Amino acid sequence: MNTESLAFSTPRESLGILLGLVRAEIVRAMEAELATKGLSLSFTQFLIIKRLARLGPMSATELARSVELDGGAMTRQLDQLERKGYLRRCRHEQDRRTLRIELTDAGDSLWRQLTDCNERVLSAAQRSLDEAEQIRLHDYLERVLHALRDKN
Amino acid sequence: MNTESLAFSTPRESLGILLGLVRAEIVRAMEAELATKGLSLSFTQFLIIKRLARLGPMSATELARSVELDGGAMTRQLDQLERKGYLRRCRHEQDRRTLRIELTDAGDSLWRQLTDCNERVLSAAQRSLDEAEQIRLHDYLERVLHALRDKN
DNA sequence: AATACATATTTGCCTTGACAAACATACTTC
DNA sequence: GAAGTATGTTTGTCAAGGCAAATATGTATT
Repeated sequence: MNTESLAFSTPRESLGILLGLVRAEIVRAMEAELATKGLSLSFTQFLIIKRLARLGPMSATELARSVELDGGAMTRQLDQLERKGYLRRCRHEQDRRTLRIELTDAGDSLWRQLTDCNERVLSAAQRSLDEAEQIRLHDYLERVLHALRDKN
Repeated sequence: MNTESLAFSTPRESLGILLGLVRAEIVRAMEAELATKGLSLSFTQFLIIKRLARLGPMSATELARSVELDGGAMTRQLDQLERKGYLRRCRHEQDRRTLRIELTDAGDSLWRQLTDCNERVLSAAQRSLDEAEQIRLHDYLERVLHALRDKN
């Protein structure tokens, strides 16, 4: 087996691009779904709401890390979402540096609207994979992520 | 099987986030690699050089599409890369609207330096997957991409 | 307790990329 | 071939995000 055919059988070279393309397509699809419901939320804002709905109140830093967003950018997103009335900044009891970001009632009911969009996009994305493949895809991505983070 | 355990066994809900995390990690790793070689190239610029090196001269629009970049953004990236001497804008013979972007000699030798970085990052990323799994990951991602694009 | 250091959030500054308008060049139709 | 339409590139404008400095608060050391 020569180098060419090896390169062909393991097209490792485009993983970075491919991930970008898939992600961009998901973002596009999600924002389109949101738009059809008359909601003007960015994908980032959708992720923030989702995180809070799924995992409950947490600090701005935890939130930022979990959606891979810079701390400064998070402050500004929180400004917007608070202004729209979807969440609240509370002070942490013990550590007064830290915020406790929590959804308001409006935020909760927003999330109930968003679950639909979420479901539809993810179904569309994964409809070409059977259940076992979906799980494997997720597993592979997790493993790649850990491999990159724990660079021994 | 209740809803909870189903949700747990098919964690479809975080595919968007997960893709973002993996991609961000690859970008970080690549820019770190570039930095260790004293090269100040963004990931986007790396992709542009790579595309040209792999596929040969093409128009700005083709290039933009292949790295999922807006046309306007591409113009400015080309400005920078041309200023650094890595590529040339030539006019297309038949269609004088169209550019033919080609690497200069400096661009070619830059790419020879970059292949190392590319290899190291992709190896790091995929070292936790065996050969068959790497191929499957690629295949799954392609299928997800097509499922999203051809929304019948 | 005073000093030094670490962490959480905010703000300012800058770069990048999306979108739209402008412009140049092709193509099509009458 | 003139008018209208489509395509490729450039430019202006704006919002989003990264980075660094500023500020506030907590923790550790002496």
